[in-house]
Amino acid sequence: MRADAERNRVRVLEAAEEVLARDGLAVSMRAVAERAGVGLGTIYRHFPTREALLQAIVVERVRRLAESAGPLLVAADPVEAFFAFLTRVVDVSARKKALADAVSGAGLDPKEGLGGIGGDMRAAIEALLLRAQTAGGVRADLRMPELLALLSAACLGAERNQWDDALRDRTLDLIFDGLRAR
Amino acid sequence: MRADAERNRVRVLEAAEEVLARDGLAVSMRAVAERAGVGLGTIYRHFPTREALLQAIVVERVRRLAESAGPLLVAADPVEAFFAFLTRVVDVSARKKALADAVSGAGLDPKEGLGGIGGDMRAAIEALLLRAQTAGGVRADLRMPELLALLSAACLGAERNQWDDALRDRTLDLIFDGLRAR
Amino acid sequence: MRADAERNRVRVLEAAEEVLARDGLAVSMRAVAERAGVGLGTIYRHFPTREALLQAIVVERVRRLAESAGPLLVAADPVEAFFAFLTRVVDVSARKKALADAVSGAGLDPKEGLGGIGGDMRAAIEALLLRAQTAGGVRADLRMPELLALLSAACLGAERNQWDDALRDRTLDLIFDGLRAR
Amino acid sequence: MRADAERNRVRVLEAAEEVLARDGLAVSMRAVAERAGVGLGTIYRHFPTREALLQAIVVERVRRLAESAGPLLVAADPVEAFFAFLTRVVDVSARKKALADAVSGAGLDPKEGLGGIGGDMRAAIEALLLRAQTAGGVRADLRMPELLALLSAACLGAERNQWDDALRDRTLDLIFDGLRAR
DNA sequence: CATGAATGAGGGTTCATTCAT
DNA sequence: GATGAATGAACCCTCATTCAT
Repeated sequence: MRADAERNRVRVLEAAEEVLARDGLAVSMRAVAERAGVGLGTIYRHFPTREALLQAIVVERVRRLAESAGPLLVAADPVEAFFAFLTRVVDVSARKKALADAVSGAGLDPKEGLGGIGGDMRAAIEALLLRAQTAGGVRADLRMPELLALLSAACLGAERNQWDDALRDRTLDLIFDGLRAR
Repeated sequence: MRADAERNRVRVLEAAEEVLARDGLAVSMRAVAERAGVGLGTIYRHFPTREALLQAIVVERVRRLAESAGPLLVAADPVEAFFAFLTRVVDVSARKKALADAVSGAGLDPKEGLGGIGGDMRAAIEALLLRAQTAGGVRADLRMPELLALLSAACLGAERNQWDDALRDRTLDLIFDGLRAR
Repeated sequence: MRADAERNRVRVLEAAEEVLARDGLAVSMRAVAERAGVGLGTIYRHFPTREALLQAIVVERVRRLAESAGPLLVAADPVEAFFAFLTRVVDVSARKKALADAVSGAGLDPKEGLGGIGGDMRAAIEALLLRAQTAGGVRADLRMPELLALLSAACLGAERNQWDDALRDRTLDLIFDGLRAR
Repeated sequence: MRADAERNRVRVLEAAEEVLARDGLAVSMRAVAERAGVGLGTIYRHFPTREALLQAIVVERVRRLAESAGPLLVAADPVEAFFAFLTRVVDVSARKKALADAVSGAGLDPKEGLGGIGGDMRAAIEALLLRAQTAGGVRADLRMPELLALLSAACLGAERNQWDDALRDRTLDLIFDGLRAR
C-alpha cells in the first residue's frame, strides 16, 4: 500500500504540475484529478487543501531550481554563472506557469512579500551575486531587493507574454547590461 | 434616452475602473454594478461580456496614458522624457491593478501578444524612443519588442509586489542603465 | 419583478417548510430547490445561507405558534387554555420535524440554550402559565425552566417517535397531572 | 486469530462508545477508527455498515442499563426503585449522547417504533413498574406506551438541552408527580 | 431602456464504503 | 485478518449571464 500510495502521490503531483504549468494558478482540483486518472478524494488524501497541493508543487519547483544552482556556485566564471542562473529561472517561468508567482512570492501566500521565495532560492541567488560582485563583473552596489524585483518582473513578463528564447535572450541582455560593473 | 444611456455607460466605466484598480482582474460584475449604482442588466446593455467591459477600461486607461505622452514628445530633454514616460507607466501599474495586464496585452485577450497595447501607446513609446535614440541617450540597437517586454515585466512586477516609490526608482534605474548608450 | 421575487421567496419557503417537515434539519439545499421548482441560486438570493433559510422557517413557525396563543390568553378557562397551548405545540412537533429543535432552542443556534425559543413564544407560555397559576389550576411552584424543559422534551419525543393523537393525549395527560395544583 | 479478532471488536466498540458519547450520532467512521487505533477496514470486518456499528453500541448500552436494573428489582422500596431507574436512564442520557436515541428506538432504525429499546430494557421497566404499582405508589392505570414515551422524551430533552443535575431533578419530579397514585 | 431575479455549471471539500496490498 | 488508500456522490456556495418585468 505504501508503494501504491506513493505512486499515486507522484501521479497527482505530476498531473498537477502539468496542469499548473499549462493553466496557471486557476487550476481546479477536478482538472487535476482527471489528468491524474485519480479520484478527487485521492488528492485530498495526500494534500489537505487545494492551497497545500499548489504550494507543494511550487515549493518543489523552486527547490529544484535552487538545487540546480549548486554547480554554478563553483563554476569557473562567476559572472557568467550568475547571469546563467537568472536566465534559467526566467526560462522556466516562460515554460511553466505559476513559477513566476512563486518567485514573486505572491499569489499563494500574500504574506510572503518580495523575498518570499524559499530561503534556499534566495540564498543561492545571494551567493551567486556575491561571487559575481567579488569577481568584479557585477556592480558592487547591486542589492538583493532590486535584484529580486527585477528577477520577479522578468519571470512575470516571460510567463505572461510567453517570451520565446530569442526575445528572452535579448531582453535579459538589456537587463544584465544594467547590472554589470562599468 | 440617449443621454441617459451615455451617462450610464460612463458611470459603469468609472465604477469598473475603480473596482478594477482596487481588486484586480478578479472583480465580479455585481461589485461593479453596485459601485456604479446601476443594475446588472445595464452593464450588459453596454458591454456584451465581462471580458468586453474589462477590455474597454483597459483600453481607455492605455489611451489616457498614451495621451499623457503628448507633452513629453516635445520636451526639451528627449532622453529624460523617454525615461520619465516609462517610469510613469510603471508607477501607474503599481497603483492601479490590471494596468500591467493591459500593458502586457495578455490576460484579457491572449491573442494580443506582446505588442497588444493599443496602437497609440505603442506609437507614443516608439516616438519617445526614437527621439531619445536620436539624441544619443539611448542605445541605438534597442528595439521595440525588447523594450515592450521590459516595460511589461516592470509593470507586472510593480503591481504584483507592490513596489513602493523607492524600490521602483532603484529598480528602474538598473533597467534604464541597461538602455543607455555607452 | 417584485411580485415575481416575492412569489419565489414564498415558494422557496413553502418548499423548504415541507421538506423540513418531512426530513428534518438534514435537508439539502438541492432538495429544497427541486421541491420548489427553482434554481439553487434563487434560494441563495433570498437566503444567504442554508442556516439562514432554516432559521427563517423555524422562526416563522414559532412566531405563528406564539401568535396562535393570542385567543387563549383571554379564554374563559385559563387552565384549559394553558394545557391546550402546550398540547398544540407538541401536536405540531409531531407533525413537522425541526419544530422540536426550535422549541428546544438547539441545533440551529447552540448559544440559544434552553429558553432559546423566540421571546414571543416564551412570553406567551409565561403569560398562560401565570393565568393558570392565578386561577389555581396549576402548581404555584412551577417555574419556567422546568416547564420549558418538559415542553421541549415532549416535543422531541413526539417528533422522534411520531406520537399519534391518542398517545400524545395520554402522555400529555400524565405530564399535565404532574403540573396541576393539588 | 480468533482472540485477535475479538480483541479488535471490543476495541472498536469501546472507541465508538466514547466517540459516540461525546459527539453524538454524527460520528465519522474515521474518528472511530483513529480512536480505536485500528484500520477502517477492521471496523467493516466486524460491522457491515456504519448503522450496524452504532446499533451495536446502542444495543450494548441499553443492555447494560437494563442489567443495572437487577438490584432494583429486589429493592426494599419498589416505588423508589422504579423512579430511581427512570432517573438513572435520563441521567445517562444527559451524559452520553445517542443513548436517548437508543431509548427512543428511532433514528437508527425507524422501524423500531416506540418500544424499540431492547426487550430486556423494556422488560426491566415493565417489571419495575408492576412492582411499584402493586406497592400502590404508582397509578394503576399507567401503561407501558405512555411510560416509554415519557421516558424517551425526557432522555431526548436531557441530551439536547444538557440538563444539569438540578434541572433534571426538578423536571423529573414534575413528571413523577404525574405518575404517582393519588 | 433599466432592473435585478433566476439560472445552473462549476468550485472546494467531506465521508461512507470498497478492495488491493 | 488487518490496513488505509481510493473512490465518487453529495454537500454548500459563487458568479457570469439571461430574460421576465
